[in-house]
Amino acid sequence: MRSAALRPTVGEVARAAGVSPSTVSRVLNGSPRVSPATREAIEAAISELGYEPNNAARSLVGGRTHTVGLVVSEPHERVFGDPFLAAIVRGVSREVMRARLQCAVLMANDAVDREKVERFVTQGHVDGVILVSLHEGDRLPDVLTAAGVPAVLSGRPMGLRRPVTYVDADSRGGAALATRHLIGLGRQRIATITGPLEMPAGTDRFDGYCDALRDADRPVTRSLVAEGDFTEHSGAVQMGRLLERHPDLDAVFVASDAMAIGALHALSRAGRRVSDDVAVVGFDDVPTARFTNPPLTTVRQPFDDMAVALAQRLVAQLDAPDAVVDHVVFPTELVVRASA
Amino acid sequence: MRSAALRPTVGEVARAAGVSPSTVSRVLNGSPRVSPATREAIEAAISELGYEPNNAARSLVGGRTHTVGLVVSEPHERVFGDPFLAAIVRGVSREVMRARLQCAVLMANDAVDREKVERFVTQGHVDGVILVSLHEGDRLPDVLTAAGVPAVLSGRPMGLRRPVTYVDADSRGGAALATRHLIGLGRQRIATITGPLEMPAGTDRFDGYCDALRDADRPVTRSLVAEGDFTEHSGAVQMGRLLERHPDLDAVFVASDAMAIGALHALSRAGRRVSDDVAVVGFDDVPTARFTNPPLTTVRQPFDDMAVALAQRLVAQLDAPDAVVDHVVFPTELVVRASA
DNA sequence: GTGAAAGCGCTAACAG
DNA sequence: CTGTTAGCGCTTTCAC
Repeated sequence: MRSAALRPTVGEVARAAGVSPSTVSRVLNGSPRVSPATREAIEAAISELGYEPNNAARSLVGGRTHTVGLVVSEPHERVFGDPFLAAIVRGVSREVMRARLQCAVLMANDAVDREKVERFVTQGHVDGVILVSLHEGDRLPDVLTAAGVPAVLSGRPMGLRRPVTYVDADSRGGAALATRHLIGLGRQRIATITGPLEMPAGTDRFDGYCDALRDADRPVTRSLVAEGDFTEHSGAVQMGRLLERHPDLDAVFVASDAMAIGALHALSRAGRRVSDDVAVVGFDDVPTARFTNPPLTTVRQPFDDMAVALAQRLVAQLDAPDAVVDHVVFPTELVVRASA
Repeated sequence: MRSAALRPTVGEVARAAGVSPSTVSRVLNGSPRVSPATREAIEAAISELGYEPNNAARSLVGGRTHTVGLVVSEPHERVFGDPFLAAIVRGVSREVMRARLQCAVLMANDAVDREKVERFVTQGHVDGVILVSLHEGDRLPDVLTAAGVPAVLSGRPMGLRRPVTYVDADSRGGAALATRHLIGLGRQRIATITGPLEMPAGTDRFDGYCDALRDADRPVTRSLVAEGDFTEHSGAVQMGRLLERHPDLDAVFVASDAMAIGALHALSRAGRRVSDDVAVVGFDDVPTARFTNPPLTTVRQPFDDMAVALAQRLVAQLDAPDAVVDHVVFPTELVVRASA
């Protein structure tokens, strides 16, 4: 059993290569001031001994922890976000590891955790932070920027006092795509179930819906718009309301998959045939829509790409602390399925 | 901007409290050899200055990294495992944080990553490791135990050379529950679509199915058993085969949700009415079954509890390195829905 | 019960 | 180009 205690150190590598520790360190850090010969000798010694630098020591002297925090501010009710979370965790941790950093996941479900996380990240335990599924009013972004901790957000934030770099999907464009698709199917009375209108994801998707209608010289009818809260339940409820107000509606763009599922149920409960009778398009916050029956046409977001972008932006900021704040918006696409 | 550089150190806390650094350290580490008065003074100083110990320094001297690795050996094809992953990541990272440790997520999708991860965890970057969604033939568990790195697995492993602590759900019991439920519904020809029979999750669930039939003095009919590979596609294919061989079957226990979805599609394609005609029970590796239409009765695994158990076992092993290897098996339950 | 001193493994000046 | 020196923040003997 080769325990951590007997790991080789720079000193040993140095001795094996017949040089001093500093030179080894230089090689380790890619300094150009090392002769090819020595470098080779050192590299040989390194792989010979199976040397791996000690992160703790390195951090202690360098002041950098070599770890980035992935803060998931998932309010518990949004259980639905899980697969999204999984995609992000996977992509981010991969990319972070590629940058030879480690990725610490920090869950902040309730106020207590949030407090802990806030401490943790502002007290120098991480070099930077990636924030996902942040909800409005979360003060973490501001706290971080105030403390000078590099941060990157997933999703355009609302009401921040200071600008922050973020990565988002083109919700608005996607919603327009979806609505245009319904128009293209020849639908006349296209309703929508929006998300909460005080959330960017809510307003953006509603705006996209309006864009498409406007482009087609159609009016946005207030009574064809129902505001949900992204949950399956609200989808069912709002679909029911819409059907009451407009028994004649023939299509609906639903701003989240969860709500779309609810809407499907409400429709079948009302004896309406999905697709033929009422065309439905969802918006995949989560890749679960593929499990619905009938299959659901949805707006797809490139989660994996977004995860990679998140990690890369952060790494870039770590290397250049005074880099400009910027925003990346990924295109969305419509995945058409039999049903709509 | 209060940067990491100006964080208070033990020295400063000591000065503020009028003692020596060593005493501060003793308080920090809960040593009993400190007078109540000094302790109080020091604690006051600590919260006064907002002191937080520097992890790197602490690790350097203590030889412990205070971080546990959460290795996700997710082979890419099993995308549907995502929500499971999310539940585990959430639960584990929470619990780990509670133990005042940090949790580094390590994705090992391909061979290259796996190599990196193996290095990382065996070279002392973590104090212990939690392994999830390990596939058979993965050598990591053996490598870890050989290197003396504490490890805990999720799911009973197969073919390990050394015993390892693991946390699992009672697949077999759950499968029996499901099958018994179908028997209770008065079904006569109960088929099953199993998982790969060289995987524990595959055999366990098949065994549970057999248990229930045997208990009811029913034979296990070979032609009513089809082996799938846990994917939605295989579920559809195997359901089709079963229907061909046994047009008269009136129930099916499907060993995974993904396959159950496939089976539902195959059934409706064949014009069979789910529930009335053919009762279906799934097994939730993932909590997506709630999205099916009609809703699916499923065997539910307590993912959150399992995550907590995983973390706790590992932490226990860290504190007592020579703790006994043991296994925890969580009960599963049947969530009955309208359809079956 | 408390302080002084040494050192964990590494890097960053500074010499040479 | 390379070696020497000092020290990051903390814990831990060892004295007192």
